[in-house]
Amino acid sequence: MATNLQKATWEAMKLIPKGRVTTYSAIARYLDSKATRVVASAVGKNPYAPTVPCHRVVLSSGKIGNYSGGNGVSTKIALLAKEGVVVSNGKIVDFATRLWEFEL
DNA sequence: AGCGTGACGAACT
DNA sequence: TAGTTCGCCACGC
Repeated sequence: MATNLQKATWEAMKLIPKGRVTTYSAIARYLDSKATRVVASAVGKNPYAPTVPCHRVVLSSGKIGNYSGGNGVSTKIALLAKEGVVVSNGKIVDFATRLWEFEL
């Protein structure tokens, strides 16, 4: 069963345009919540795997973070690379430019 | 009902 | 600058 916060998390992620990334804290802020962990947990569960581009969610520090699927982080990096987001040493290149902020 | 844990973040030391 | 601690919401024991 999904809670409102989780559903909202998935809805928010679907708003992320291709070639852009966002952070867990950005989503939490968009949901008007401080529970970044719930967001991370929701993304990790991700029942809407192909519908929700969970690989576009990274850490606020610009790092990739984690990933549950394929070969883990490697797969996440590959998916991002296919969308034009370059990742070097587990970190987003030009993170500030690639970062997407939700419109309130 | 309480405790520990989780694809995290920000503050503190 | 790096490592540690607390906070947050949800879930399982």
